[in-house]
Amino acid sequence: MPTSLQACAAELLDSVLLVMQAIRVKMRSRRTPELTIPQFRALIFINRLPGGTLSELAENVGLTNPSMSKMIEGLVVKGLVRRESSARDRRRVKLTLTTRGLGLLKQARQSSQEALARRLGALPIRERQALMKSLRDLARVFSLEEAPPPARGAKPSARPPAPVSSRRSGR
Amino acid sequence: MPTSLQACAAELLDSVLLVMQAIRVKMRSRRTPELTIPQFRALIFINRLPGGTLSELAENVGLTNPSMSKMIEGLVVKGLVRRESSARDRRRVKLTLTTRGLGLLKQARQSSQEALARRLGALPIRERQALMKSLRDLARVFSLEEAPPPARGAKPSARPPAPVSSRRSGR
DNA sequence: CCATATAGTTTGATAAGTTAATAATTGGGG
DNA sequence: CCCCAATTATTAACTTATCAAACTATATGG
Repeated sequence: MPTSLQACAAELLDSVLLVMQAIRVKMRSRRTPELTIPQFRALIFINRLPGGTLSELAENVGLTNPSMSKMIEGLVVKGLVRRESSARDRRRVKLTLTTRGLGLLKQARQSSQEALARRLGALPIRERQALMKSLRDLARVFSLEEAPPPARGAKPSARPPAPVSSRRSGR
Repeated sequence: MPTSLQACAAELLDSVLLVMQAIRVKMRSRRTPELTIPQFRALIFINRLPGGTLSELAENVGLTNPSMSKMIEGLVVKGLVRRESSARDRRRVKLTLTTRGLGLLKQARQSSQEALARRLGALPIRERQALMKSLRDLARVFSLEEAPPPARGAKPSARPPAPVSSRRSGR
């Protein structure tokens, strides 16, 4: 029976698609959606790796550089993202969130989170705790980088500080 | 301490975004992606509710009817979807998957699933089983419909047969 | 039988995506 | 030191996707 792993993957796929849809519905529900899902993902990335470059972001979100350049332009105009050229290599562009961008990200997160919380409320606390534990395992397994040959020197870039990440606006 | 639920929702949000990205990466990885994510979602919906109408599908995927109409047109041309007018109400369009559409859906599922399975392999079997259990709970909670006033008559549409759903090409 | 409502498509405008070309910068030999 | 290939991001030109509004066809109720 080689399928235990497959079965688990299947279950995961179904669940993720379901939950993802709930998130989409929620984000659409605003009268004028302030953030599309790709934009949301961009803000998340920038928040997680402040000072990251446009190419990295494009790669992560799955757009070409020109598209991402355009998108960033929009976000800069809206005052959500700061774009400054790197001192070390002036071809590069360093992206960071503005205060407003961070605020909007938090708000979007909060909003999605509430929608999920409402559904999760239907789960007995016992099972919710088990779920939480499993989700942590899941996140750990899926946040492993794709074996980037670490090379020698410089910064290992293995810095997973998620300034907003999970916790509430906890102080 | 009102946050247990919130914390769980936060964890869920993070995890889902992570896993979703893995799925996107996988789907993009093909030389010529045969299916975009919205298309994938459309096929999933049609597979789950064969004979469903265009409006229902549009609602589910989060597009307007015109957009969905066009997308379906494309899928029909590609021979993945069959579109026939309902006998009872000829304004309605009934959507079903062709054999080819079903095949492609299975293949896309399989492909995504494999990518997930690879990651899940890093999880000790003990925790994988716990995860599986929790995912089932999760799917149950999130597949509850949003209390649509059922109105009188017709079919209750409460038929959740997932012809492809999880299992492998079992048998 | 007409009025009104509903389901889907067509149309025209706009936004978002792509590839190819361009500009700016870096770094490595002659 | 200087040129030249490589890189990073942006601009340009074009294609595709999406939406709102108008339109077609069908259903339903008075």
